[in-house]
Amino acid sequence: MSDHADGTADQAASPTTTFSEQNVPLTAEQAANHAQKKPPSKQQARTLERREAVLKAAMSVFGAHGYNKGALVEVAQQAGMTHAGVLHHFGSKEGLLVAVLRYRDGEAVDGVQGMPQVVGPAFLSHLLDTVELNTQQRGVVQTYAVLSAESVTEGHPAQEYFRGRMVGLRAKLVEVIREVVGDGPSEKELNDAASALIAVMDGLQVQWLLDPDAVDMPGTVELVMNEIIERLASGHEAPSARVRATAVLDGRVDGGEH
Amino acid sequence: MSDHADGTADQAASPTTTFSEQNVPLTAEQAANHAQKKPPSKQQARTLERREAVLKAAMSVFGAHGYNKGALVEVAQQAGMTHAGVLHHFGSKEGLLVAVLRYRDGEAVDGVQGMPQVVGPAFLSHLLDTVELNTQQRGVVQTYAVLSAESVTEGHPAQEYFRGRMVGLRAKLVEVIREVVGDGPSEKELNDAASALIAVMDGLQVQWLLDPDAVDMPGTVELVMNEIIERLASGHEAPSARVRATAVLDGRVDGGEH
DNA sequence: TTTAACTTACTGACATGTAAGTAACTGTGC
DNA sequence: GCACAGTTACTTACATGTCAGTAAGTTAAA
Repeated sequence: MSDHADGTADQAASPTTTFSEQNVPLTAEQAANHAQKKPPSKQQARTLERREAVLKAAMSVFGAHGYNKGALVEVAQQAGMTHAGVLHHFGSKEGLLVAVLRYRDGEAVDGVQGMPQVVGPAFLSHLLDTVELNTQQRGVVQTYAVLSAESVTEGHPAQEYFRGRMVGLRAKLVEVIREVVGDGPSEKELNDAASALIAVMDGLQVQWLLDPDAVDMPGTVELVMNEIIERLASGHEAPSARVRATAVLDGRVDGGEH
Repeated sequence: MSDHADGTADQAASPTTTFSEQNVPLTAEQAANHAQKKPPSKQQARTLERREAVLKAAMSVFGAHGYNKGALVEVAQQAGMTHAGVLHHFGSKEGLLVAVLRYRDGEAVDGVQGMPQVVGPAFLSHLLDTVELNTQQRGVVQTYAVLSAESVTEGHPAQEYFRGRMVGLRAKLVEVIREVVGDGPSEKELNDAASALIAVMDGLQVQWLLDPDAVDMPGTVELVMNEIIERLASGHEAPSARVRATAVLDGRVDGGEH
């Protein structure tokens, strides 16, 4: 489970998109000003800009090294301040990580609404578009891949975030797939299909990071998505690969029937 | 890419299997003795036992915390010695990690042959069996999931190991799938299928670690494997999920045709 | 004058690796 | 069979480096 878009319209998927100030954690005063449509003061604008710089630097460092080995001094250097300055803004390293994840999600913060999300069958296209975009942003892909796997370790600050994000994404996919294929499949079949789709996207990312030239993420995800949707829509089960493999082994099948 | 069996016969997949001394790194003298079929001395037997204890402890600690945050003092405590004792045996923390990975693989070490590997179409069954076994060994699954994702970070000592292991596994799967489905599919189609299969297994592991009750690893892997093999064997492409989703969105399709 | 955005300096904790020392095992010579 | 030297498996103590977080101070904006 990494950066394969939970539905935020082109937000989570596209780091090249200019981030609006909405996505940078605001102080209560800033949020109040924003809610009242007051233009931010020069200092407030500067603060938002600096925080965004820190968040981007943190993404880069956590992607390159993971959370555990990603040092605040490195984040600070990339953001152009000292590590104590980073802590002034985010309170702690853990607070910084949480802010990075929320920032990437374009998640609602106090007083500011989150980005509108893609819903319905268009979400399948959105996923494919996200995978395509991901091939142009190795940094983001790596950040999510590393952080999501790290998050399963004991006491990792991002564990609840990733668990919640994954549960939410799977639930959303179940609804989307049902809408696309109809009411034929059981709840378990839909759930397994959603899990499989997420798994393919996540699993390909690590392969792609280790061997980019040999892995076609968009093509492979699309193929698997097509197969999964077609099987559910048609109501037919694919024959057992294990049985086929055994038949080939026994010489009863010459490997592929046309 | 985690512990989904690269073909070592029930070795990599089953930590409950009693490990023979073959899998514990031997000194040159021990290897020579073993090669000459000399019974090991009392001290040599004791050393192997202690090293194995350290390796198991290291797997546990690296699984629980990752390599970067997994401390030698923790490994030592679980193994019943001091961290300096661990370093006496393995030279360095990095050396310990490498030994853990080789130990898990049952890899050949000087003077000792590796375990025989599953080849041909039986490998597909072996994969399914491995996924089933993995549901009984959360620790091993977590260790590989965390280490494989960590390995994409800069300078990680296990990066070459996982890259090599993944490339080898994909190549092997390409041959196995070709043998099962025949010569119809192109090389790219076979490669994409192999990548997809590996991705599903790897991707499901992180989901399962975060939400074990909601994810059916064996059932989902089997379904996707069946679909992938059937599509390649039949030579037919599944219709586009994107097109179908758009049709549902436009009201031209009521969601699933039966 | 107050507040916020930093910086500098420091502290405590943690971690890896090394050196010196101890105890136990092994092999050899008598 | 025993003594002794050599080797190995550790332990203890230490050195060094890294890191996150805090306190006090400075500067600029409001």
